[in-house]
Amino acid sequence: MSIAERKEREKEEMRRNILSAALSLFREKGYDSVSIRNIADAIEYSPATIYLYFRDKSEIFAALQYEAASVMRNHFMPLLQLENPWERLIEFGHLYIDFGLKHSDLYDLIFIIRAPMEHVENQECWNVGMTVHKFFSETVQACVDARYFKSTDTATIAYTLWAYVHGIVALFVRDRMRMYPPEKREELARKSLTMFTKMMEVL
Amino acid sequence: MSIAERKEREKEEMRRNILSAALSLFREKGYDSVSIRNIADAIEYSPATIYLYFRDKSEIFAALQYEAASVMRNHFMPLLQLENPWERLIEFGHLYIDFGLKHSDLYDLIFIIRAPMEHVENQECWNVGMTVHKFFSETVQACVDARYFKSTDTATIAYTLWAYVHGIVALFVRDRMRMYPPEKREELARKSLTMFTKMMEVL
DNA sequence: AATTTTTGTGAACAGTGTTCATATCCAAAA
DNA sequence: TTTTGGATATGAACACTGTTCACAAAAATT
Repeated sequence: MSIAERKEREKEEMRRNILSAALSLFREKGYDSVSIRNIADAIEYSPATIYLYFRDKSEIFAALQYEAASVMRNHFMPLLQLENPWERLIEFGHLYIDFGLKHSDLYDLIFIIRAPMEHVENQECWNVGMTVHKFFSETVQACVDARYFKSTDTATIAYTLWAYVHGIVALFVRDRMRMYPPEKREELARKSLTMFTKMMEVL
Repeated sequence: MSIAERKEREKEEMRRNILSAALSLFREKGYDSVSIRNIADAIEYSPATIYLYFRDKSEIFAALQYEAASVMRNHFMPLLQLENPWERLIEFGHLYIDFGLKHSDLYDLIFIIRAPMEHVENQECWNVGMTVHKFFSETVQACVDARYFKSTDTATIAYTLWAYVHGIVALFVRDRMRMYPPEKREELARKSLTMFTKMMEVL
């Protein structure tokens, strides 16, 4: 049974090969302007070969989106150490913005890019991205339960906080902070977060 | 001199013809997947003709972006009636979200799409989009001057408020609110805004 | 009426995603 | 060891893309 296993392993290697080439090309040139032929060139295979491992270009995209979501989930792992829900929520904000500024391309992949949602698999991968939001909601719920907020409208609170951090990252990722000098942008984002944290205390 | 004027007028008509065809195609099929040939077909001219009026596809994009920014500016005109800066700021938030939800495609054009910034002209059109932010900042400054905020850090306040409303609209526009039922999304956005407005009172 | 300028176009070039018949390879069966 | 069968890889093709350019038609100027 070793030959079949090796075959399986080789197949998986090839998939990874394609995906890593695709990702690095995407980082360089942007998602839209990288072609199947570019990826094929990078891995030194024929364009047609790629279609043996992925149904079409959007499936490559979906696979990368899935991986990006995994990276983001891992980024939030340290939160599990924090018992206090309020601390967890505050740290969540910091980690969220950290991730967005550091891995702009992955964030874009998950939360900004107009995803080609043709495949059923995408539904699944979208759910992975949504895990973040779910974790967010749960933390807010814990804060509500522990009376850290006056309001009990968990849904609206979670959405409001999420919209804010998303706004911060989205403006950064899509280069809409030109009115601020490049070296000040990150600082401004963090200053804003502490300001927002203070604002949260009235909730 | 009447002939030259007429020529100029016809040239302008043709530009408008191209732009309106492009915009309506963009609304239908998305910006990336509409081709010059599609636009040419729509206006019943040869693809090559379009290049007599626009240097390339991205210039058509830039022109539309410019127009979108104008529409948005007009959307905010009622604000000029409001003397009180705090009222103006609150109404700004409502109008911002109104615009984002109603004209999602235009908002996308201005604040989300990865703009092809090759041309110098884009700098100009970007400035138009930035006008909104400038107006925003000025209103915040007026509020600071009138002691509506405890804080005097105008830049950070303006950025924080802007990030929030952008976050709200961006999540909506790019379809990242799937966890909320479609008919509840607008309501949630508005509820969140009133929540955020309350939060602003601690600033 | 002849000439110049403006406006429009078909054909072409190099690129794209995708498909498919064909060729190559390699493990298992004869 | 040779033959067979199934997986893997590919060149060529199809219909598309943005863009250019030599050329034609039309309109304005001389």
